[in-house]
Amino acid sequence: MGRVEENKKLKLTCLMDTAFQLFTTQGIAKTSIADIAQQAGVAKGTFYLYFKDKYDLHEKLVIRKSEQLFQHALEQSGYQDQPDPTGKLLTIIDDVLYQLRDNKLLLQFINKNLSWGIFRRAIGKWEPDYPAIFEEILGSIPSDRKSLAIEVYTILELVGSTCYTVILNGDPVDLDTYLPYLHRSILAILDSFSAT
Amino acid sequence: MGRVEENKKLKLTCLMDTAFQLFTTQGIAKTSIADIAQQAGVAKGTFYLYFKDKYDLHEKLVIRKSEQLFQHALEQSGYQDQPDPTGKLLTIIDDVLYQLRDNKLLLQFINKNLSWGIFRRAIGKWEPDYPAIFEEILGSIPSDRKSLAIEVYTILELVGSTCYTVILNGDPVDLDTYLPYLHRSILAILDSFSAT
Amino acid sequence: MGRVEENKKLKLTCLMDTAFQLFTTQGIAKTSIADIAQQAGVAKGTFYLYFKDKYDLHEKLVIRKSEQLFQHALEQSGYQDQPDPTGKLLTIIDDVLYQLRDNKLLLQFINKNLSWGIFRRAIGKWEPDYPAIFEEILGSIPSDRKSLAIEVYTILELVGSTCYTVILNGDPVDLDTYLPYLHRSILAILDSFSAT
Amino acid sequence: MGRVEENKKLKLTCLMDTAFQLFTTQGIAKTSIADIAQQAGVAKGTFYLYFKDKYDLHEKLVIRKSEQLFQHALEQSGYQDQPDPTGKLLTIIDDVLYQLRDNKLLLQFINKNLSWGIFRRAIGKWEPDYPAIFEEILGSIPSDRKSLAIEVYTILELVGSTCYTVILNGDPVDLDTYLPYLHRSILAILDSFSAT
DNA sequence: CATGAATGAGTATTCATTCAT
DNA sequence: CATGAATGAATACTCATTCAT
Repeated sequence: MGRVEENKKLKLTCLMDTAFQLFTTQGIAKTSIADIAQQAGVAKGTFYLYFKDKYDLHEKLVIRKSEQLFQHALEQSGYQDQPDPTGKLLTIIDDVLYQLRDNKLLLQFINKNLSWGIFRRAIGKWEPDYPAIFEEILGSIPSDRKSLAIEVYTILELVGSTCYTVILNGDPVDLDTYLPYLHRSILAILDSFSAT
Repeated sequence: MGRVEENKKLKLTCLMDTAFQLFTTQGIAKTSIADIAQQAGVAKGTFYLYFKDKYDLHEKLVIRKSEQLFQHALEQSGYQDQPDPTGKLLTIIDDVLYQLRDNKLLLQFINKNLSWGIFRRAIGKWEPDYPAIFEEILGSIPSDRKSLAIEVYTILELVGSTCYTVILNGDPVDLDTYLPYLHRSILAILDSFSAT
Repeated sequence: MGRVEENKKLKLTCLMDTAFQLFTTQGIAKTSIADIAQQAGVAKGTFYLYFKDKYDLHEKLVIRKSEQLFQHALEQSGYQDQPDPTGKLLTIIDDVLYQLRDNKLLLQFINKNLSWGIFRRAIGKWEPDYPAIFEEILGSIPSDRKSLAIEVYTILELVGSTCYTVILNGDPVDLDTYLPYLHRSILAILDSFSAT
Repeated sequence: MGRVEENKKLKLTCLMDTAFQLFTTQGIAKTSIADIAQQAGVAKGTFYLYFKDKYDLHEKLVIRKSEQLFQHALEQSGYQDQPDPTGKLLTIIDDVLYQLRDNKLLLQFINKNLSWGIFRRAIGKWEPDYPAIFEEILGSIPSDRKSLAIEVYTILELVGSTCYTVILNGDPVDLDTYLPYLHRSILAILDSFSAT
């Protein structure tokens, strides 16, 4: 990579990081492009060399942050050490939840934007053959492709939506209190699917 | 109600309906007060006789739409006819889902706005003693107050988040295909809670 | 006309006059909307209540100024006192030319914008049955409608284009020197048409 | 010419052609240097190696296009074969008009820019002693220098302004219909001048 | 009560020009 | 010679809010 190319990547990262900071603290609506540029230490015009507008940047930010979140869980959680597949799954899920608990800005940002579609794209980028991963995790459970997808979808949405309020507001209870209930619910869903 | 009073209510309704239409089609950020007023056929100044600003209107809209949604389910679903408590619950849930399937604008609007907090407020307004309702439904299941709240919360979030994409995009499968899986998951969760 | 209506007309006139002043002295490209608004003593936003943008205003200005020009000639030149039709025509033409000679800003502004189309519109507004006017002037000359239109068009364009440089730059000669040549050319064209 | 030299000329030509295309389709004001450079396939900085700015390029374009137009008429129209001087003149004029009819972009571009002054410059560059050409054409008509200039000027402006709308919009009639009327008008003007 | 003209701060966006590579 | 990333001044445009009628 040439020096120029490197510099460009640096600027892009800087702009995205700055924008993330501002979006999460004051909201996207109240963040102006001038704010982002100034805070990032570049000229206003430079912003437009990298993004079409505020919303373009926002979209790219959502994708990038989602990717990082999943990637961390799959690389750092040590889920491979778990003997049984459900243990692997719960380990991965907990890793994501702990990341979010420790980074509430990220949670707040990702929450309303993290969808099944983005997840699929993120995983797809990281590992084109994503079912392989889940089959590895849920391997012992015989399941056709379609119901596997539904199963993963159901669990992901359950985890995502319940934990948002729990982590952010401690409502109706805090995360550590909630986790056992969540685990039990997930196991119950897994059982119900495998019973088919 | 005097004629003047009636007229005011009419204008208010008109403003809210117009705003709902605009918020859902172009988003709240890109909807201006001028848009709403013009489309509703009133002067810009009139808007301020009814609402403090765009966000005030938005909040009132969320509450009203949520109330209507739940009220319909509790009054029209005929859940009382179901013999067992889980049947009652599933009947109510399905009624809400069918309302949303038939009114995708409403779904889109409610999705990003309808949270656990608002739900509680909505129910609280309609029926100050909301646990009574759920106890009526889930009555046979012995459960303390705290775990009942967690249970209701878990199921609500599961239903809400999974069905959003399913109804709106038919992704990963369409609603009718998904419902059996959802029912099974809910039953599994109920079982897991009652087994405690 | 209500007081408000009157006030609006006043603001519109003021904005147009200011814009004319600025367009002619610094050119349309170098005139900003902020300039116009400030100079006219209104807020920037007010500009947009009356015009879509700079070019909308410009177009309206061209039409208005053209109308005024022709209207003056038809009302003030006293062409009716001329016994013969060609005398009437030349009187009208000279009136326009003298207006332009005495108001070079207007000439410069109108020049590149004054087209057959605008003239027709201007006349049409002032007097829907414009051929009547020219028939009155050129009345003795038997001519079908089509060749009358061509005749008027030819003369108008000849006068317009030749006199622009003559009045503005005195090039190749000044207006008073040029007028006799112009008159002779016009008469020659008239003759050539009537000889058909 | 060395290869480098050739390459430069190629780039220059490409820039001018691209600019011509853009100026005529979207107007000079709405054409940015970035547009021109990108469309021409060179870097923005390269533009400044050839032109001072947009207006410098524009001016050079007007001159070049005018030169080409007149040069073609004087070299290709075969006006020398006409026996009488007015025939020569009309042949040249018609050649120009046919060029413009077949290249409406060129007409549009030249119209607002091609003035008496530029014509003089264009001819002057091509043939420093331009009166000689017209004297050759109009030779038999005894005329002093001043009235010759006025005569040429009058005819040029007549032709230019009338034919613009005629060719471009077919208004009030199309070119082929208009030409006989134009010829007659020109002959009438020539007669009126020679009768002095 | 209702209106809608007026405001002007706030924001987005463009683009000619420079200069290090 | 050629490049194109970076600049930031200049400019257009929006819109919530007020207030005289």
